[in-house]
Amino acid sequence: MSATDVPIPATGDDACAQALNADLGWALGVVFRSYVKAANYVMDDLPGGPRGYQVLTTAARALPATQLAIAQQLGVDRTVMTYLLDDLEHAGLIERQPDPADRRARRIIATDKGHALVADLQRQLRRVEDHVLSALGEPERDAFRDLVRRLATQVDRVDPVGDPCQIVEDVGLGETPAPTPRPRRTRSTTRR
Amino acid sequence: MSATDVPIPATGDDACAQALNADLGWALGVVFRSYVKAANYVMDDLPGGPRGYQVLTTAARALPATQLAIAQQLGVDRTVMTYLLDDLEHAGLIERQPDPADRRARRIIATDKGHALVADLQRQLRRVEDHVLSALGEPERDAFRDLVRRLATQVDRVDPVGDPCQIVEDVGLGETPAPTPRPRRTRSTTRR
DNA sequence: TATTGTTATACTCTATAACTATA
DNA sequence: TATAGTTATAGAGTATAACAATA
Repeated sequence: MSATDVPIPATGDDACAQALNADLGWALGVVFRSYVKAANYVMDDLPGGPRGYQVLTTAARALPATQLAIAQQLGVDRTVMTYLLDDLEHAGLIERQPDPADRRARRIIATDKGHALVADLQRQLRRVEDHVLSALGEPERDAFRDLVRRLATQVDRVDPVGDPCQIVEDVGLGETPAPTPRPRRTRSTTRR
Repeated sequence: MSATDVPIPATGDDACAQALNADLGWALGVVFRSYVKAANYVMDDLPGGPRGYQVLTTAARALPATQLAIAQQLGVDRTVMTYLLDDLEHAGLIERQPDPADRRARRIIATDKGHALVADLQRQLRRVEDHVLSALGEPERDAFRDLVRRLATQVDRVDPVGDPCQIVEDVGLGETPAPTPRPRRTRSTTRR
């Protein structure tokens, strides 16, 4: 799924809208987008934005990984990884070094400048977190962090790739008679 | 956001990656995307996907609203609203009726079929919620719902439009010396 | 023949700017 | 002149396929 299809939140000032949208999806979306928006701003001058950040942090690890390894780990396409690394390399944040064991592959490593930037961005992100959670008191904040983390690790465990079919089918969709017949996977192409 | 800028999660099976990414942003992203993915699947045969659902639910309200009112409330562009409504109308879920008070405007109302579909989708979404929260016990689940909702309403209150500058500046970014000079708002256009 | 990385092409979604018909 | 809705055009981002070098 391209992130393009993330639903836009009803952040309207209409009280009625809030009441109607006061479900988990709406609340999760508002909080998440708030975080993403601030994170985007923090990473505004980093090539590739948030995704560039993830690549950079991966490159800043102890063991240098190949492009493909990073791509697969982050779930980005090989071809996109090329563009991302081009920009990061141009900015002097990472370097492509030949893999001594495989002359096809390149090992990605962060430069000193890259390491310094990662450290700085991580500090700023920690502040963004605090700001997003500012509505909660200290103990509740910790409780929330704990709950989200538990949910995330569970999701990541049972559904690492993210197969949507599984989720819905598990949930017992069959019990609800669908009013519309379901020719699955046939998104219409809205003209043009 | 276009959701284009939603960062891709590190859902890799590498334990090291999880440790490194075990921050709030990562966890929020995994949980949110899990929900979105399932929601997308549920709304696969609904024209416009999740956004079409939001339009449809708005149209299913008691008071019929104009296209522009719905667009502003949902934060979607006027022009996109046209396409969305075209598809929804084609599917027989909504109708465009002339506004008696203003011959330029159209009042959007849901058909019987539209109302039935909304009810069905809401049922399915409630199941998706339960599935996403299945890692938690009953009391913790309620606690999580409560915490997210409180965070969301607070964010929606202090930052309804979602100005990213505010969030970061509030947070006291100035204390951290930026290693890179900051020509703000100058996202590079990565060639092509 | 399969795989790593690169490049080129097409497609989707969105944003912007016109255009019409009303006000 | 301004507004509700529509249409057309251009741009950003992504996915797909083809390609070169190496295994």
